[in-house]
Amino acid sequence: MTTEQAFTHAALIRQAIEQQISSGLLRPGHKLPSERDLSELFATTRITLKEALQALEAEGKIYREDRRGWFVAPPRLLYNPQYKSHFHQMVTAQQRQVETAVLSAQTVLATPALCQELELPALSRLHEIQRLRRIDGRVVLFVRHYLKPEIFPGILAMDLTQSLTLIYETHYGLSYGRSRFDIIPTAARGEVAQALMLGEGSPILLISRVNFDQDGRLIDCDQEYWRHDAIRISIDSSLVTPPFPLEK
Amino acid sequence: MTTEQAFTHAALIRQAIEQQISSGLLRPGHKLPSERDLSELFATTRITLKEALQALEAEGKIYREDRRGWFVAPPRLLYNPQYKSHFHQMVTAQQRQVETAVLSAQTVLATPALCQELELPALSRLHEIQRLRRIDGRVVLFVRHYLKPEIFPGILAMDLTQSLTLIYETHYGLSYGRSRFDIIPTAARGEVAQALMLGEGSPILLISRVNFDQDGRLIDCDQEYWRHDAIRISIDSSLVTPPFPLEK
DNA sequence: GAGTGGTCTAGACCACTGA
DNA sequence: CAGTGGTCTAGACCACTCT
Repeated sequence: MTTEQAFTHAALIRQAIEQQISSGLLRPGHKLPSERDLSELFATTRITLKEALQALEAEGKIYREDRRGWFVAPPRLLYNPQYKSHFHQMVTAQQRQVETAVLSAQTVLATPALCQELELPALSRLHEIQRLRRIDGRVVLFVRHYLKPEIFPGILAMDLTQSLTLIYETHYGLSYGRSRFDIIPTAARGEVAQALMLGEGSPILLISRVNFDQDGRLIDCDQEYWRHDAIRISIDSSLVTPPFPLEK
Repeated sequence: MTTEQAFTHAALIRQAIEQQISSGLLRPGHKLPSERDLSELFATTRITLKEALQALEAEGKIYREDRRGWFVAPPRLLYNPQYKSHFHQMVTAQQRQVETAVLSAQTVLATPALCQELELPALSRLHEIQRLRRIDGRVVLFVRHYLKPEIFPGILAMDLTQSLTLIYETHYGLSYGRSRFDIIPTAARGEVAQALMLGEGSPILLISRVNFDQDGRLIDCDQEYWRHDAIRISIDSSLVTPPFPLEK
């Protein structure tokens, strides 16, 4: 009753693979055999096998790269969004390797949703910076930054593979003070799915932030699309009385 | 290039259903036709149809209850884990209906993981309270609380359908001060899957908290298993300098 | 008891990856 | 170019829900 019963074929396959992983026979990053080989090994069809793999994927034990196959998942990165740290340092503090690639950097027309989020008038312009982060060589994060152009003149011409936090400090004398962030489990689509090497509709974690500087001025926002299996968010917080009425 | 191209059969089906929902023809809570009917409607097989439905599910647009069918998803609940509020009030403040059911309340032997989390010696005992929350009639949250028995004598005999926060205050003079919480996208298994009416391996969001009282004493912890499509976590926080070294 | 979703079989073709 | 994953077909049986 406490331990789980699993009689379906797919569940048995899942457990078998799970044990191979937890026993250490399959190590993080290891590629699993092809779906055809595995389905033959477990005497089943690819569809049934796929179901087992998808359950392990949802749990974060294995992951898939679009059209490349299945791999054993590395441990999750610990991520505290309250730290005003440079991403690079957060990762290296966990003995992991990090790379950043700039996908695009341009000035765009703010969408209605962005205007609202950033408290802008209609038809405003924003700097958009799209970047991709790898940890230990694996793509885990696609980020879209939107900066207020009047606060960050000329930033698009700089080397944007380095930490934005660092550029803010050294070139503009700004540092983050406060943030509001939303965390939403959703699915990857289009550009996001492609960048993260995910199939359309794969579950991901979206962290949407609005950031204020040390003087409480709204300066930028970003949308972080994480592979759902790549992180564990950890937050330490004193609790506050909510703004809505608390009657007994 | 900006809008998504979708040529697979499954993607076309997804879009069609998506439009029916966003147009308001299918309202939250509405049950979709049977998979057989839908697959006939779209001139495809159940497997292909299912793929379309699963993508919409991952995105949180529709949801499934095990063996009952597919439904249009209601809007996500806004959830701020920093609020020391009674769950009931947080939900009603958003004009939603809430119900709480107690699944079990007993004293159990603390698992090794729990001993570590709660800084307990080996072979400690804990009060375990398992509850299920519904919003607007829909099961969205399964919670396991673990309380230190010496701090909460006799609590298991009380009416546990009401707010624990309230019981803490009125019967024990305690209120929450600080919390540490981890947020982990993972998959439902066994008891959790059953309670949430999910299939084995469905993606869920686990929020694991450790709570301290107003004097900084560790008093309890809980594991909240949320339907991934039921919430949007919203946190407002001042940013802090991380504990690990920040060299340039 | 009818209908539904859960599970599974046994194939197939295409587009892409990687050698 | 061989092999792989992505996608799809056309069925089937069982266990469960709901009326």
